[in-house]
Amino acid sequence: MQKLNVKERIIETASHLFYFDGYNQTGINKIIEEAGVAKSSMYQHFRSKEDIAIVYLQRRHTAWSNNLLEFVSNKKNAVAKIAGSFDYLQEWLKEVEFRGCGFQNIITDLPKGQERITDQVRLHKNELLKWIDQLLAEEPKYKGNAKELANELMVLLEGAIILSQIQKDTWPIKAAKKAAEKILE
Amino acid sequence: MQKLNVKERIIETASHLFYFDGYNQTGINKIIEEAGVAKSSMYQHFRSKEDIAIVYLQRRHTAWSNNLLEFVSNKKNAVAKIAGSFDYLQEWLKEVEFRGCGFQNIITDLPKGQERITDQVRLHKNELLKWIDQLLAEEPKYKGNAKELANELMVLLEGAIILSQIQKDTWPIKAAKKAAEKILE
Amino acid sequence: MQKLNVKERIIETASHLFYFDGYNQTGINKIIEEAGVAKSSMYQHFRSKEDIAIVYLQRRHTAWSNNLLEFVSNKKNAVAKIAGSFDYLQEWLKEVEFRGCGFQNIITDLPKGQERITDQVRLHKNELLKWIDQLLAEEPKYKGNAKELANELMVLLEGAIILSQIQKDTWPIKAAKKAAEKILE
Amino acid sequence: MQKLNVKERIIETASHLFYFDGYNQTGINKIIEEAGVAKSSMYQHFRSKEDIAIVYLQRRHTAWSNNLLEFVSNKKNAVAKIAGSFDYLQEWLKEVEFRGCGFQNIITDLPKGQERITDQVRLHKNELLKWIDQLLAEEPKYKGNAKELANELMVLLEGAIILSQIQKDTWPIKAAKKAAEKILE
DNA sequence: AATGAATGAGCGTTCATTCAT
DNA sequence: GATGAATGAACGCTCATTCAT
Repeated sequence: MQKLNVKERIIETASHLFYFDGYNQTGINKIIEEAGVAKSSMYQHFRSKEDIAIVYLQRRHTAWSNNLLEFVSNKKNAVAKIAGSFDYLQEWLKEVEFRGCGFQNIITDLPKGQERITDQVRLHKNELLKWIDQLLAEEPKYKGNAKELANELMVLLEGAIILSQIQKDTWPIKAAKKAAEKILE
Repeated sequence: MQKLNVKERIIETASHLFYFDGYNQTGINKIIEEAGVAKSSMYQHFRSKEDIAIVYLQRRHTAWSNNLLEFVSNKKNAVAKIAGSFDYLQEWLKEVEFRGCGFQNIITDLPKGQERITDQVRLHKNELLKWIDQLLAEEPKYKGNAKELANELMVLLEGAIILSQIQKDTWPIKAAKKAAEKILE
Repeated sequence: MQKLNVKERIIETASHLFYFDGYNQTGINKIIEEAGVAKSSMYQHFRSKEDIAIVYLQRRHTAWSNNLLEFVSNKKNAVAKIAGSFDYLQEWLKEVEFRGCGFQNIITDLPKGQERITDQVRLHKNELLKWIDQLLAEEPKYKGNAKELANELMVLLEGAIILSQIQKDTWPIKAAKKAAEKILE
Repeated sequence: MQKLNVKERIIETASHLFYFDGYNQTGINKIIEEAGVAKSSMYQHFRSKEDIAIVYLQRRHTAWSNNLLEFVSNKKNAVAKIAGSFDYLQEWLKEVEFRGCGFQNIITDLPKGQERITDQVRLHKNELLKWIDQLLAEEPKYKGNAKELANELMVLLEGAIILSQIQKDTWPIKAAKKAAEKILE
């Protein structure tokens, strides 16, 4: 963490710690220490810890979404892309040792009145939902009830993530994928 | 919190705070203050904050499971009981203003090396899964693939809880219920 | 620690802990836990932690002195007995891994106003000094300056103990013995 | 304690308290209160209480050694310097009302696993021993057995300190000085 | 003679944030 | 744009002691 500029170093360090150690478990001191930055320099760039969290979530949203799109880019149709999404979950979650979703994880134990963070989480999930919805809407077969199906698939994705995190196992992802296939006939 | 004995008061107070404010957000000081107990009295009954969490989770498991069984007790068969489970989620989560699952919530931002808590969480989820599995196994129709279906339903339940918590809305529960019905034909 | 009566169990346990772990490092809770006794039972027998310390020191004085006398009992004269005293130090301190003198150790980091403990320590040292003094006074050769020589030997004994504790080695005891021999011609 | 900067104030205050009240008897709260410093300011400068102790001992070593050298600087030879050392003990210990040696005092009742402190103590004593050794080695008369004599004198110094602390009297120092003279002929 | 329950005060340490330069 | 110094509040936990039974 030495080549990048200060702000960037803070974001990268904090992001990694927030995700892997948890938001509450990550203190300001650890961030600045690992980033090799003075505390005041940090507060020059960010008003508060919450502010860093916002940037963390924004970047995570972009990166995660791009990775997903990339992962399913070679699939031909909506059904294949959605099936691929579960494969994506599996690859990702195994790699991070089932650390789960950074967005889910951050809302569950949050100091009161940090609405901006929860807003960011909702935004991320809504974008994902919209993507699925549009995917289905483009297929004649699902056009009539794309929204309904998207909601159901969304529940399966979220359930797969949190349950695999609890169980430290891929079976919930596999089960979710199978359920998704049934739902889409 | 005055009539009960000290230990009971601590458990009740802590349980409420752990669930509604979050485990990390709830300090020992808040617990003893609200319980009207001296700090040392608390440590006479519990070796650590983690120990209180264990009791909290054990009790929550019992209470939650009993409530579920009670809620679906008048349903005649497995399908009806499972459908009823989603209705139970809805009633419960609306009442707690979509605070989500105490077990899910506690694992996502936990100080390191608190395996006893994660064990307790897994125990709770495994019990629920077992219940669904047995329910289906008793029905001739699902006997052959009860385990597979139970896994899928479990994902739907978990997804419904976390997503309704994020969205502060019942739609994920409704979607999950509909998906469950499709899966069970 | 089960066969003895309560009071005895407390004394034995506390004595061992006070000596090997240190007086301040030994909490009441550890004593009662290891002794297998209720806290109130302990306070039935002893008004305070200081009171246990007094008994500990009294017993230690008796035991230690008896061991010394026993160790040098077969020596024929004052000089031999005094030389034997240094051998006794060596045997004892090696056995306790150079934990030093329980009396020296307890005075150096004591809560204020615990005069009864320091009195006990002085008593112990005065008894030892008196023994050396009398030993020498009985010998015609040293009769005239027994007190002076006793004081010097006493300093050597104390120095041997504390320095071997610091160095975790027997050399200070050996040096003290040699110095003692020189002093006694 | 107002003119100096924060770190210095902490060290000075802590040093005084550690020496005169004892290491265990001196809490962090007392240090910051007397130094007029916020608790967090203290932890900005020192990682732990143990760290303050290290600095305390390092400084004490330097000051104490310099005082000794200064005190005997006008003595012409080794014998005179060593005799002067006992006079130094007497002056010093009377002034501090026989509070004894800060290094001896801190090791006797130490929380477990604070090796850095005991290392510091041994360092101090080894330096003193080396000084005596070298002093004697320079004199033709003692050259052959400087090490042996130094060890014996060291025991006398340590014994003089601890025994005068117990007895609250100068007699052990005087006895030690006399014994030292005998040893050096 | 013995106990379980309860206590106030204090422990050493870390929190996220602000200040003057 | 960046820093070192400082802060009040809170953290989880342990201390020796006292109470009612």
